[in-house]
Amino acid sequence: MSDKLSTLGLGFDTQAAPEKRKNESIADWLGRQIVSGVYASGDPIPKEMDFLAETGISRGAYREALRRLAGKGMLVTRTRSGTRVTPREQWSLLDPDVVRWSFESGAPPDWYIRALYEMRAMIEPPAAAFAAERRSEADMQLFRDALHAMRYCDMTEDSWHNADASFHRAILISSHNPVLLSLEAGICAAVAYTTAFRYRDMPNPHTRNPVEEHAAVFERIEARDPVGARKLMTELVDTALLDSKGTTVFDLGLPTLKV
Amino acid sequence: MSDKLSTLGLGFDTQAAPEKRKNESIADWLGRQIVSGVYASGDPIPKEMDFLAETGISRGAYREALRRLAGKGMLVTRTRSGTRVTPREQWSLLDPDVVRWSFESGAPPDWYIRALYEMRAMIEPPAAAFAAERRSEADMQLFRDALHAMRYCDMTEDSWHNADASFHRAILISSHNPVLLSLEAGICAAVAYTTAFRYRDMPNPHTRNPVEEHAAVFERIEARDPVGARKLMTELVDTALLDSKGTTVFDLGLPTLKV
DNA sequence: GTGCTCAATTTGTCGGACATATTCCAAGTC
DNA sequence: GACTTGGAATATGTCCGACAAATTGAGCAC
Repeated sequence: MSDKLSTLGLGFDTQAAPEKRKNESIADWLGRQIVSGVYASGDPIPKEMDFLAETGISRGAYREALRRLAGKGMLVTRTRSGTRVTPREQWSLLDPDVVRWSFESGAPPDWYIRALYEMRAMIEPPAAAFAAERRSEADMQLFRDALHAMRYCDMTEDSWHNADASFHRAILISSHNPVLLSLEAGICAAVAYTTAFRYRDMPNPHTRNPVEEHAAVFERIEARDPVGARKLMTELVDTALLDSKGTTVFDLGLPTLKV
Repeated sequence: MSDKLSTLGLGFDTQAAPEKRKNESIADWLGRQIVSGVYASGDPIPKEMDFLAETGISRGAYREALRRLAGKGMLVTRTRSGTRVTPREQWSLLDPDVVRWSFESGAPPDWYIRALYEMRAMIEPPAAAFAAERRSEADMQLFRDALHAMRYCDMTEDSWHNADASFHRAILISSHNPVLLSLEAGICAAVAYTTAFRYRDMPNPHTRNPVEEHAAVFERIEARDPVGARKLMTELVDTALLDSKGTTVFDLGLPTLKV
């Protein structure tokens, strides 16, 4: 895959809080440090006394931040030995914070983007099918709002990404499967990255209107047609990584994903 | 779905640590309390001073435990207002701890089991296809070890579940997609529950030999045949919820899942 | 009833002290 | 010399007490 993908700006709304609490902002800062590779797998992070001396932060606040990250499987602490970063495979790679840190740090690793995209390609088509079967009227309103936002957004990155994320979140909500909904952060990150890549120099003759593609999925869900919804969502996913010239950006092994 | 599913004993190895650290064991205890429904969504959990008075635990250890759970999205704290349980949809439902707590508590909600199973059904077939394309020699040894353990296990629940989980973990590892691997806890829990249900009164004429079914998938992966691996894994997943009489335990909406 | 002030309460942070576990080194033993 | 043993050094784990900050809610003025 081109390394372009990992340097492309993202900028979708990550609802970053003002961060009033210290232990929270320390966890946030340290999380970014770790995610961005400052501390590699197995590396020790600053000793409590060192950190305390350098920053003036109290030991308690620092320790609470460490526990936050430990809960995500990012750290292991051993008495006397220190606190070390766990191998990335053991993290909660779909944890909203981990996703946010990774993408806000500017350059998430290519393997991570690709892995999220593959996961999205597995999840969204059947999720759309479930949505077609289980959707409520309230769910449909979510789709209408998202499509409205897509149609009338000012086409800046942020407003588009927010509308796009709302649509895909609506898919997950309508599937009425809370586990799928917990994948939202990872799926929306993959969606934002790939659609940013796909549509960034629209219009061109090789990609259809993104709004209409989404509307088509919506229409099948509204019609309670799971097979159709799945098919259209599969097309949306499969074609997402064609660039502006219609060539494949990276090969997802389509024979294994196409239905 | 029958509520039998949620009362069926599980007993697969959850590698629960001895838990020497207090903040860890408090987090564990509190996590189970929340997961098992003692504190419902929006409910306040014990105030720090109350908990301190009742248990004799220091405030710091309790707070570190709270941070651990807050990192999983299970709690929100507000000054003066107290600490409350977040709506379950906002948790990391695939976090290894959440999965472990839910299934060790004996009676995970039916919707959770079903949601995990649906997720598994979406992930494992394409994951097997990726495994067929990307497997290394070291990966194949994982499969051989798992199959060996399945063949010669003493058919107690634990040994079977461990061997079964090893096989499915090998699928995820061989897919060489770390994000899929991070779903391991949820997938293995679903696998253990469903296979426990499926095979618990083997042998019967309606289910094939479980070892041979797994071996068939292994054989397609070894042959680097993604289409075949996906097909066999789909069959393994689709049939997993037939009971001993061959009737469907609950309808997964197969038209939307079948390829 | 509305809006304001102020006190009570609960979490957030800080500092210091000691407990516990592990590493490391040095002395002792075979 | 290689190994074992024991103690010192050190980093994390826990506890305690105090104060800061923020929100709630009651009481008051209008």
